[in-house]
Amino acid sequence: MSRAGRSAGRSASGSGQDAATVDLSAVIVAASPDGPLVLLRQIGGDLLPSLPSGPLEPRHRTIEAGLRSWVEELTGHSLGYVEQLYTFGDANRHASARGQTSRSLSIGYLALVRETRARQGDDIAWQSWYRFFPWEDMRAGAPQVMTRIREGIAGWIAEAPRDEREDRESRARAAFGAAGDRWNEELVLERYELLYEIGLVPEAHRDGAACWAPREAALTEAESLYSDHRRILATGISRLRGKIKYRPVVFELMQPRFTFLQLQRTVEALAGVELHKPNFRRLVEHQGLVEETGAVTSNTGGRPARLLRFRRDILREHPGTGVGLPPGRPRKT
Amino acid sequence: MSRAGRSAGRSASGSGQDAATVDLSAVIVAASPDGPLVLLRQIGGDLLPSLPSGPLEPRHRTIEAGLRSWVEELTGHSLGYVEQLYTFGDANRHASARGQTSRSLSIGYLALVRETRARQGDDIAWQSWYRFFPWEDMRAGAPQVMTRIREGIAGWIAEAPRDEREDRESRARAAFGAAGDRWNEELVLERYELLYEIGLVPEAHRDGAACWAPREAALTEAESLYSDHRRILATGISRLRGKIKYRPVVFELMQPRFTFLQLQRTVEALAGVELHKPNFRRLVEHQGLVEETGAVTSNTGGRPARLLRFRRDILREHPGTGVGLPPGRPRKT
DNA sequence: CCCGTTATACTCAATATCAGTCTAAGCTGA
DNA sequence: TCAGCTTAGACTGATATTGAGTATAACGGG
Repeated sequence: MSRAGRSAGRSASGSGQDAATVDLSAVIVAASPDGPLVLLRQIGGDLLPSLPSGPLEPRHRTIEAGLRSWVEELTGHSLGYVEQLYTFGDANRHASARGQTSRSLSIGYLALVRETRARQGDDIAWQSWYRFFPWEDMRAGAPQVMTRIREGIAGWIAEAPRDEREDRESRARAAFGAAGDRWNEELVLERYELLYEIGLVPEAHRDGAACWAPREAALTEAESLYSDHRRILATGISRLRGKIKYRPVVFELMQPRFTFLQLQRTVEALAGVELHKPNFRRLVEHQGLVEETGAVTSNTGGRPARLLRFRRDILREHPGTGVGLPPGRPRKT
Repeated sequence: MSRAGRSAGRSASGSGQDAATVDLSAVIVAASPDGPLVLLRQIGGDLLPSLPSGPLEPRHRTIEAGLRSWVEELTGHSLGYVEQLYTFGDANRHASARGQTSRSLSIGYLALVRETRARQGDDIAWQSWYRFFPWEDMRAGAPQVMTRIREGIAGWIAEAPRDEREDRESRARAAFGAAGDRWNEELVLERYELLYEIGLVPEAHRDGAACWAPREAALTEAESLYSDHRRILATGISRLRGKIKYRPVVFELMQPRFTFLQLQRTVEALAGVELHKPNFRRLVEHQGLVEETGAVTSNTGGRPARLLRFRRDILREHPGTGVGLPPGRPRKT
């Protein structure tokens, strides 16, 4: 009994299904003292950086196995945590694919690694993801680029047709927040898609999308990526920012032993917001996610700090706990 | 510039990528007064029910458009909320596909609809999803089947090799909870996968997986589904149960006007747990998700209830609110 | 008109969250 | 040596949220 025999019917009869080529794109994340890193390939001088990607081959038993296999081959280090993000597959994803019978699908994955030493001498490098999303880094308050974004959005709202105005206002408010609102760090994808639609990112023009802003208005403070890779990266950041709150995934990025502050800085780097130190400490302690190693480190710049380790057994005990973002530290401005 | 030219390299050279056939499977959910419903097809007498699925075709601009298109054709009503779940694609997903160069991928979707009138005279019908996951319905306390499950798990733990014992114990505890633990209704997939691994569901044997329990030990209280469709359904239930807590998706299943209790019963049906009425009410009121219509209904069996409607505008204002599960009503036993 | 049933409004304690302050303990450099 | 910097880590108090229970209101049916 064939699978096609059970499907919707009309199209399955006769010619059978059409084939698609499938490749796997990986958002590979590591954490450095300075910020969150993502692994990118830069091929040639004129091309935009791209996420590492490779084809799904028949020899791979599962999709995830395929991903692990070629990423490990490419980067030289093995992936710890791996999670499927989304399958992208618009028919017009590549202009060249239009009209062909073959469609190209791309399955996005999020992977977390502890090491940041990529295989040397390659065209591959770690980069801060805020290079591509500077507006997502609110750790030192709203960055420069945000004023340009708000101007752009204001213009887009101001020039809206009468019946679209309210809609645009509320969409902008939802994504970027109003004056007094708390910044919602999870809405990375929503914000990117709004900027795309308005035309403030160059790829909107590259893709030939109809948008409000002229090509010259695109933000120059943020770098673009190949094809739709900036969207995939946004999806990965969104997912990761959401997940650290209810699953202890941060520890996949930490060294085996770390201090409270190092843990906090990592969470802050990923979430792009600053946290209140005592509350963060209390939260982590309270959840029983870490235990003391007994050792201390004195390269803190101040009083020596206790070194902690992640309690691996917690993964099994409470599948529903994470580090959480104990609400931003109030900013004095 | 071809996409292959940017990919991992080794395999892309020469023969190019291998093609895959892609079909879309939908977990289509509706809510009835009695419980959560899922749309299933039953073809012939000897076959297991299956999720509606259809091929992805070149004419579909996006994957989601493809899904909507054939589901609407098949079922006769249009989908409201649609969300991609996961892409499944083990090479040995079908025994017949083993050794072939062509792989079959299946992209799972979750869809929510308000109507439950399927096109009549068809091989398609709504069924309570608890028919396939009776252990997930804890509304009236732990169901019968749970004792059989606990027995099975106990045996699996008891007969574990010395070094695996602790691991099995903690996995079982994580999925099904220990004595005093609160039931975590989101772990639908984890529980299913544990049962699969132990061999308590018939498909584990059908797939030829090596498992502890003999084929005869498989639970007869739960019905099986075609291929891996029970796993896809579990993924859908998990996702939906998680999502109602932080996004107002329940309202996609409600009629335009409803009472508090109807809303509560729907959430309870989905989550499979009973809720504390006053707290549920307070939570929903507090979040401003609903507004009064002014009308009342008196077919409540008691005092007439106010009819509410969902505040659609909230979708834009607060992208981060949901109905939430204001934790269970204590059970007197 | 009592009674079962559901609706809706309150109450109260326990806990969690938010935003501070305060002391401890290292290092540095006058 | 010790004042002054830095970070670590403990503690405090106000407020908000949660969990669970109680009380009253309004219908319909016998």
